[in-house]
Amino acid sequence: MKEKQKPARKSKSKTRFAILGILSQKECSGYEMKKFIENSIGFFWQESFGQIYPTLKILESEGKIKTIEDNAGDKTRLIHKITKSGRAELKAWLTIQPEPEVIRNELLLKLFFGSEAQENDILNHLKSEREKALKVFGKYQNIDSSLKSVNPENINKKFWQITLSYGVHAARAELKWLDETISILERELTKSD
Amino acid sequence: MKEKQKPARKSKSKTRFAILGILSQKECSGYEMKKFIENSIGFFWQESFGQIYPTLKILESEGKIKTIEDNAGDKTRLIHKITKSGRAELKAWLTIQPEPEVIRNELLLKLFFGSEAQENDILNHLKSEREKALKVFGKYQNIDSSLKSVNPENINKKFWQITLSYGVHAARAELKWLDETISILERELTKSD
DNA sequence: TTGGACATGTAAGCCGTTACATGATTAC
DNA sequence: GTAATCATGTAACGGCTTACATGTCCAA
Repeated sequence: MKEKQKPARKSKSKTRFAILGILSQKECSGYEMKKFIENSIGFFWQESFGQIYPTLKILESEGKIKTIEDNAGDKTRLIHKITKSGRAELKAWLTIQPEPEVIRNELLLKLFFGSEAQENDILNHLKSEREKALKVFGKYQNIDSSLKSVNPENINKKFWQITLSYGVHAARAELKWLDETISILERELTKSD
Repeated sequence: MKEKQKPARKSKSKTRFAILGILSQKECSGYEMKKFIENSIGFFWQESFGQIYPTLKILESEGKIKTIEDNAGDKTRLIHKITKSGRAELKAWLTIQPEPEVIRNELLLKLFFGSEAQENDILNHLKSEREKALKVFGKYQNIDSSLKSVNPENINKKFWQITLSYGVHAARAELKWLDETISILERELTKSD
């Protein structure tokens, strides 16, 4: 009698690869990793401690990383290093085509139902989004130009620059759309006065 | 003795608002709604049947929508209509500022770790992303006509045009970045030959 | 007659956030 | 002395996808 085979859904989480990726560039503790993620790839990727720490344990048990205690400075930190096996898994994953993204944009959803809203509320949503986008844009621009002047032949910086450039392009496009949209809606508001 | 109070986490799901929003524009069945979402707001919002049907039940039990059986054409469909109470909830939600989006871009993650990869694989990822982005432009035309057929009198035209315009801006920016990035990487590959 | 679209659901289970728990150290 | 940051974890829970279940109608 044949057993009903469990379909064995393949794991969809990419946390392990994000971690392996970071550790391929520098060894660090979980806490440090979180901070690094926040101020490097934070604008397109994020991980929580609730994901990081358990995944580090799993990766260690699988031999993908090695964990050693660092007692320097009498605070204990757990430093993780990627192993050959871990690096191999990372490299294998990098060859696979990225899966389609799932996007959910609440601002656009609210805009789409704009006919049910007060036009003023919609305008406010757009304006505060514009504030946010401006801040992000400025931040990208500064990092980008400083990166361009420093160390152009560094191999890791090339890819860092490319991802940053994505952010710049995306933010610029969003700002342009926001400006156009805000001015369309404002024109209509003054017309109806 | 004071009971430890559960913090009563507020619900983060926006499915109910997406449904109320659709039903504010036209009454329809769950199945129809899914199709409508796919070819109107699908590029920035999606819902699965596993979310839609249970949420419809809940909304009905709360009096936010009314469900009636449609036996015309001897196939039974459940048609849902928004109630005053439902419309009020939708309007209230529309006044609230959208929460910050969580983005996870796997392509960018792989790019960021590009120094561990074969440059050719990275290039292939970028090129197939470019194919997809090009197709998206064509899809926007479909969305345009599908929305026109639903809304021939163009009451909501302004708002769906705005959301569509976002898509166009975003896709255009992505394509520009892709072209720039691909040509940078290709230049390097030929140089190293 | 078989596959695909129409149509409505349920249930398992993964993913990830958030809250909680603990404790040391540093800054004000 | 107290708040913030460093540092490592666990557990509950919500949200969503996916697989499953069921049945009709239609076209090739």
